[in-house]
Amino acid sequence: MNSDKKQKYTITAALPYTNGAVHIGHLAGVYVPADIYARFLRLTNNDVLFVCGSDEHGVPITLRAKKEGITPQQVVDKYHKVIKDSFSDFGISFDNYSRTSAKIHHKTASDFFKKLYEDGKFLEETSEQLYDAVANQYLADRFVIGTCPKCGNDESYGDQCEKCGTSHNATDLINPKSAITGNKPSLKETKHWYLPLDKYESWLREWIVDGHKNDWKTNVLGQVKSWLDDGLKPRAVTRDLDWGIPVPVKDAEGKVLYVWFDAPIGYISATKEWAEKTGKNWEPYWKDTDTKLVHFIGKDNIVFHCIIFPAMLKAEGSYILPENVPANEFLNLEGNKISTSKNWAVWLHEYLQDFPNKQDVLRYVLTANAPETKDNDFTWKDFQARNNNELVAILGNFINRVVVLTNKYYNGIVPKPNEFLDIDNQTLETLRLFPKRISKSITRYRFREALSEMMQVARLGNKYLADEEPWKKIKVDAERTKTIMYVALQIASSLSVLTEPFLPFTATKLKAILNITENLKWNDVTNNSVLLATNHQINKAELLFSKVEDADIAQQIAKLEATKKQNEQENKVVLPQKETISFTDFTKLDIRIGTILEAEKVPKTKKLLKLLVDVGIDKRIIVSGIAESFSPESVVGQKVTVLINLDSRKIRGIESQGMILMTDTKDGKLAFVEPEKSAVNNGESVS
RNA sequence: CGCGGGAUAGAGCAGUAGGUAGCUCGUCGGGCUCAUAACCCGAAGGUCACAGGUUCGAGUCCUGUUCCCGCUACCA
Repeated sequence: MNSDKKQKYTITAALPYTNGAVHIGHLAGVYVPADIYARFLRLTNNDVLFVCGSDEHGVPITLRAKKEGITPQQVVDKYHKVIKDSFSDFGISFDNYSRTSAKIHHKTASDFFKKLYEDGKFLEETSEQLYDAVANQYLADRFVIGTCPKCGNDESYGDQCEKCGTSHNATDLINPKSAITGNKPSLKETKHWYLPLDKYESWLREWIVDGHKNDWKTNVLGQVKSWLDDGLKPRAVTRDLDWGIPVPVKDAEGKVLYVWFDAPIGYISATKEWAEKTGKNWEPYWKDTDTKLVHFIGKDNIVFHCIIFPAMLKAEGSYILPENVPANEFLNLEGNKISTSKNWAVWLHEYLQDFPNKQDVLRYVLTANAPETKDNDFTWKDFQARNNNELVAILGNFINRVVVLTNKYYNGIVPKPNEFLDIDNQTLETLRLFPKRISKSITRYRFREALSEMMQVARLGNKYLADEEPWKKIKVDAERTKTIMYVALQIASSLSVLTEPFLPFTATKLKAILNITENLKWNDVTNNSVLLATNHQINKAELLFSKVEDADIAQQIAKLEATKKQNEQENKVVLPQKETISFTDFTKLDIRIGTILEAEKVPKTKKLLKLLVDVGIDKRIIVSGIAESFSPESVVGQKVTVLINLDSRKIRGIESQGMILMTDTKDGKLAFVEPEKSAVNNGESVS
């Protein structure tokens, strides 16, 4: 590496999708680690560009707009602001936060497509797709509802039936209906462009599976390998939709770039926008082979950032490829999956209302418990414990002790030390080792470990004070006390640097307390023997962190409970009556009362139980998708209502002869439909 | 048998090239009293999911099984 030239880093964080606000899962998985990384690299004198932006195209936005009765642009404007404000409130130090509806992005993505098009990198293919003449648009898979050809469920989606789990094409559905207008769609020819991912397969394998075997995370490598082993297929890069970036070639009216194609290009657009604002050149950040490109994402995005986007960049030809893609797993909340639609989340803007000025506390907790190697759980109890026992007790308390003592003994003026004893030298030496240790963890993307190392510095300070007891020494040896306090002050000032990547607000506050105005760098902790010079005046003590009380936690938990209740309410929505049938239709159904005699789980499935049911006329095998609500033991002896003259069907290789009638309860579990009196005999019919 | 990740003290996690099982919190005991009843020291607590195998030796490598999470299906 050239010593006179700074190392360039281009750091990206996944573009948040603009159909909702951001929550702790986003922060923990992507934005806090990315920010720690970016801040650290700046402190160590690198040329860092950290970009992100709102992802504002795609079908779900148009859906949301329709639902709220506003335009897609209004939807994205609303959430773009909310998201951008949240990031800035939490100190996520983007050099630029852009958006994919920006002009510069439309142009960048458009040009990118055109270049690939002109270089012949795409396949063109015409196919028949379902078209809603009333809505005047082609229907994406999820917009088609119809009868599943396999199980007869009449509410199957175009891509898959949720009842029987089989996947199919929208064109396979019997009686397809448009989810938008309810109309019967017709087949219409449409042309699309495809990126032939299969052509990049061996190159990707060589680059990632062989080339990055040792420096990429196992979860990322595993996922990539799995995709490659499956075999890649050409993937459409355009869609029939009116919201997005128009396909910039002839005869492509009504077509836009598929959202996953335009979104990652957003990183490049954000860079260009930043360069325009600052008068810099964007190209070195994407085209210099010395520049290190790092994508921070969640695990759901691995395929896009490790396979599709690199293939796009490779096809284009002039761009560099990511040096690493440190994807995180997911964060759960109080034992349940975070869900935007179920409102099961801690929203960043709401957090700040409830805990004003406690951004760093959340950053700390999310880093300490980050889902780096597997899914983790966020609990409010853990949040409280980490705040009170670690931030307040270890870090905040150490600073407070030093500052209070310095003010008490020396009116806030850093004393002149006398000769250092062994313990002083050892302590200072240990202190000087920390920057290297922490940086080693950060450069390996182990932020949790790095944070814990940082806290060791505060522990070192607390131990030093406990061992040297300046409050005792002051009474017998004033000169020795000066040395002790001097050393303690050096530790405190080191922390104002070492906390910065993780706890930027705290670092600022600490610098203010210590009255540090110069711009200290990471390595100053190691190289400068004096961070706070003798005679330097510090300010009065001020608490860095305050306790989180039980009542605060109880309130948050109550909030989540309320959400749960509300979800139950919403789930009570009663479906409208289905179309009228004749009495003869009804009499065709042979419904009987039965008793479950035996039950076992069908291996390798999540939902299925294999049941032996006595239905009076015989004992038969029925496979039922109830395993998520009932254990096999708990259903034996259960009275059930069974439709017995249903076509028998093979499920997972087991012949199922009938269907057990079930209903949903408000908490999402299933319940048996059973006779009120248990004295009803098996085989009794229902009429 | 679709694919990937995971299973280690009460909880949350390390354990990176096989060699006496670690960290943080919690619990118990002690010290200190400058500090937000905070800090420091010490102790208890684990047959490393289960069953086999390779090896002088396996949490670590191999085989099989079970259970959790995710992806396949536009929530990081």
